[in-house]
Amino acid sequence: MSSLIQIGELSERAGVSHRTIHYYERLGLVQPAEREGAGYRYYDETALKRLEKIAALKRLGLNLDEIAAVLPLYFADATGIKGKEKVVEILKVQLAKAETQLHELTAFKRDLEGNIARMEELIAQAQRG
Amino acid sequence: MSSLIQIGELSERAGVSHRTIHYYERLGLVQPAEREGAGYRYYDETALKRLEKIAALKRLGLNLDEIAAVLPLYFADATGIKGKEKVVEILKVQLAKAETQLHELTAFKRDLEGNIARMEELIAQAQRG
DNA sequence: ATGTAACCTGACGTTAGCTTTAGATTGTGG
DNA sequence: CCACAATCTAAAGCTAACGTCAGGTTACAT
Repeated sequence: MSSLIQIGELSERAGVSHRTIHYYERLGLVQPAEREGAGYRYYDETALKRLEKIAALKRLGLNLDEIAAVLPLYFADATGIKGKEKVVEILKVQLAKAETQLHELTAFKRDLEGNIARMEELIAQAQRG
Repeated sequence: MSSLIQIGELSERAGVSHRTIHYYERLGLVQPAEREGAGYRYYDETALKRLEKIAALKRLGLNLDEIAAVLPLYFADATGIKGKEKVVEILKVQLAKAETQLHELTAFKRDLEGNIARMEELIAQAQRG
């Protein structure tokens, strides 16, 4: 059962507004599986998965253009992708960024843990004294 | 030698525009060590360090409000911070976000590496065949 | 003392990523 | 069959994080 859903359900399940979905559609990030005569959009499950992937990539700091560049890799057959050299370049840039970010994030996490420990110690001292 | 620098040198060394520094100043993120009669801003080394920290935190996806909340922890004496419980809460939220992001980022990196390998293999095949 | 480079402020412009508004159309439970 | 919820489009509005513009002041080298 390919059971298509409308934009209302999709937006609710994906946790984004229907206007956001329209916006993403214009940017080529998601497309309805079909549109009947009246213009209503009907989506399948992959639409939901795309929206979830978009959200995840956004959390990593990619903007919608960058997401548009890497998203097809998650849903398209790799052999069918045109301009593979270009895509590889983009991916390598993203990889370098990801690696930098991993280091910074690890350092940031350590800082946070250290600061939390310090603060909690100070709070405990204040309560004792 | 506390050798103060002007906004031009600071902006160049930090890699941000002087208008950005003005903007950050209005948000309370950086302050000049002193301003003489004419209004010129003179900065010390900590200003540069603050700008670098701001840039690093931005790369992790924090917005300027969030940065304003955690930045003092890097430069202020912890004992002097008011509302420690509140600060700890903020830090813990940041920590949880950082951990989530670490996982997602690690997964994303794996995906990238896999995709790069696949694409390069396809490119190599196309060149051979 | 003058040119010119660095600085100042305030106001307006810009881009991304949406949200809101407004009015029209469509689908459906009672 | 009709009220009403869901959907549609286009256009305008909004926030963050700056950049640009315009006009004016300051510092310093020649």
